[in-house]
Amino acid sequence: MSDRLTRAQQQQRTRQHLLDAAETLFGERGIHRTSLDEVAAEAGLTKGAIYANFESKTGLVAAILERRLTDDHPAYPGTEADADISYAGWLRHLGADYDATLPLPKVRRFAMAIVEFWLYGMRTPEARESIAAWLRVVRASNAKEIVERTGGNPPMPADQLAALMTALDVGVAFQHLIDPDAVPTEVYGRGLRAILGTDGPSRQASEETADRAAGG
Amino acid sequence: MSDRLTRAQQQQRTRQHLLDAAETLFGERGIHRTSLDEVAAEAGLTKGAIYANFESKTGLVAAILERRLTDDHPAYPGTEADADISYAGWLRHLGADYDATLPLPKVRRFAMAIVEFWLYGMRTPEARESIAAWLRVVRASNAKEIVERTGGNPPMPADQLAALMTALDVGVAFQHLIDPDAVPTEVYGRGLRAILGTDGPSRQASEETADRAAGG
DNA sequence: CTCTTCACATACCGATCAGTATTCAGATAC
DNA sequence: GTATCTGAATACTGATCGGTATGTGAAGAG
Repeated sequence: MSDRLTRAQQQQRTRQHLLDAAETLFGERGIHRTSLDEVAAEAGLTKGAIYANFESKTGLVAAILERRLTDDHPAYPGTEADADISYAGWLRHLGADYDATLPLPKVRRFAMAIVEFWLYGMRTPEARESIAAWLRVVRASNAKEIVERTGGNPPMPADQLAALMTALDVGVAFQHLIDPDAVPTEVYGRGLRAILGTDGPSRQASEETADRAAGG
Repeated sequence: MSDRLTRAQQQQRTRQHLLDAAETLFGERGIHRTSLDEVAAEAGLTKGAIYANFESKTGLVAAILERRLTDDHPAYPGTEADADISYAGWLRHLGADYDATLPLPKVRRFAMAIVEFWLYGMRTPEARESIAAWLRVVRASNAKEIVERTGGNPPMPADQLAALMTALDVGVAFQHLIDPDAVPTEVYGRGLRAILGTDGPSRQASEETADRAAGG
């Protein structure tokens, strides 16, 4: 096992716990409906720990966003073990196997956190760039996948396709999470194929095409 | 002009003013960050008027959603004169001429209100159905437009296409509003055409296709 | 004109919460 | 071992807000 943690290491750990707790609760109940006492309690600490690590509640939110920019840690806080999907690819799983691989409550919670942060960014000029930057990272990741799926010749500039792909991610999730029966997850896959203009080359397309032929 | 208002008429008018004010402020600042005193003040009234017309703050939110279901009044409160776009078709304008016809601040405010209500519905079981129902109305409207645009034979079941169209609405707006330069509004039109699989028949398509050919 | 009713205004209460001043305990330095 | 430093705990404050109890003035009934 590891040696006794140094003071700095200990504080880093505390900071991460607070960020995890805050991100979870902010998504779950909303930023304004979540008190700092609740955040601290969720992390097994008290409010003093928050003010020792962050300047204010707003600073805490900003720190969450900033942490997400690095994108080098698991998407769903508190589940280091069983979910190593990066943020950049989270919603993509709506299209295929997310039911099987990701527990719905976590997808739900994460989507709500993103939306909460989006609203926060729309209202807080200083925070806007953080979310904008995060979305750029998502699009860049999507663009990469697009190149893979289309074998290098996409039917549209890759950045625009990436924006559309991200739009489908967000838009389908938006509808599916509030009304799962009316908008099933398969819709995402359909839209993706329609936009990429490719029913052939991708590995999932053949499988799902058969599915569609069978299911009607 | 009209005669002196009866008591019931007067109260209806008050109720509508309160709903308009609440919808505006809830979108602008968020539900939890907006106090009932602020809502009342925005309507030129006091908190007493709110509790004379609604059961609670939650009841006020529910009433806003319910009013939206009828969809028989202008989309942007306070602008009866210059904007008669119905809610059901609001974001569609992102694809074409919304810059010209709709003032951005109002689109912004409305989008934020919708997102705010979505979050509210995700967290409040009693309110969930209201937003789900509203989204169904939007999809139904989109389905109707799809039939028009494709001349009666869509490349996919109309309900799925409508869901995709709505997803593009929401998803493009989500990105555009937070980062206008990175995701311009034209993206929506492109996605729409890709999904509908029709560059020909629609009235806008020809115009925009020429645009694309010219612009690269 | 008088009485009743009720939509809304006013004043207030209890609860909640962000932020702060202070204390405490354990890690680090010597 | 002792002193120091500091991250976190604790206790508190001022402000805010949802909700309520009560007052008031105008509309409606007779």
